[in-house]
Amino acid sequence: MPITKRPDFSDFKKKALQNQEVKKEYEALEPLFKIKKQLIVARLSKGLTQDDIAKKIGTSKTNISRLESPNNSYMPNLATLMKYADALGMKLNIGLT
Amino acid sequence: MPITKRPDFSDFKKKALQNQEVKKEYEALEPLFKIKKQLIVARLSKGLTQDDIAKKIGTSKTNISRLESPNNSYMPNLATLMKYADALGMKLNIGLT
DNA sequence: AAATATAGTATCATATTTGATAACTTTTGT
DNA sequence: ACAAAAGTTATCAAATATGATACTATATTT
Repeated sequence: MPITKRPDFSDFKKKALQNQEVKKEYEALEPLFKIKKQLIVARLSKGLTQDDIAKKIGTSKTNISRLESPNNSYMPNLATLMKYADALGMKLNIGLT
Repeated sequence: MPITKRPDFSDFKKKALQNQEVKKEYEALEPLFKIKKQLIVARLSKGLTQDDIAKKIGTSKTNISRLESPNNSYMPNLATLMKYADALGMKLNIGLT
């Protein structure tokens, strides 16, 4: 029966800090993840593939995949987002709250 | 008394086309101009200068001026807009309509 | 099971945006 | 009238996003 180290307060604190940092980082990027999700939802609800969007915009599906992916933190510019919205027959709406 | 050329239909058509192109171009960039205006309005309503914002973000006022200006068509990325919103103590809100 | 469609990742070239700075103009305060 | 503050424009370097392509993984169809 191996002897395991008993977790102490410093371990708990360290872990809590990491979670807070991850959470803070995620929250800082919330607008990015939000619009990515909306693009995907809209595309799927219209029954379109990434390739369909790519063709309408005049780019490659791989670039659409990159744009949609939450697994990177490229910060798309407005032109890119506006083109995608246009390809959906929709409009980009940006504001401050 | 100088003789002036009488406008004919082709002149009218040409002018109308130019106006439509200008209008179309403006409309295409509407989301850009809209957020620029909102940033300016919010900044002024909080009594902040471009330099105040620049300091909070960690850039120069000239870059803020460029960002705010409707006299260019640079397409800011989300990081830039999010930083400005944060400097205002506000949040960027992006969606599709 | 094989073929096809769809989506995802990596890489490098190219284009675009932001950083940094100087010079200038306009506005505001005294 | 003058100085300071605020804003604008231009330029070039650095950073970052997009274009273009090859390849892989996953899902769907045959």
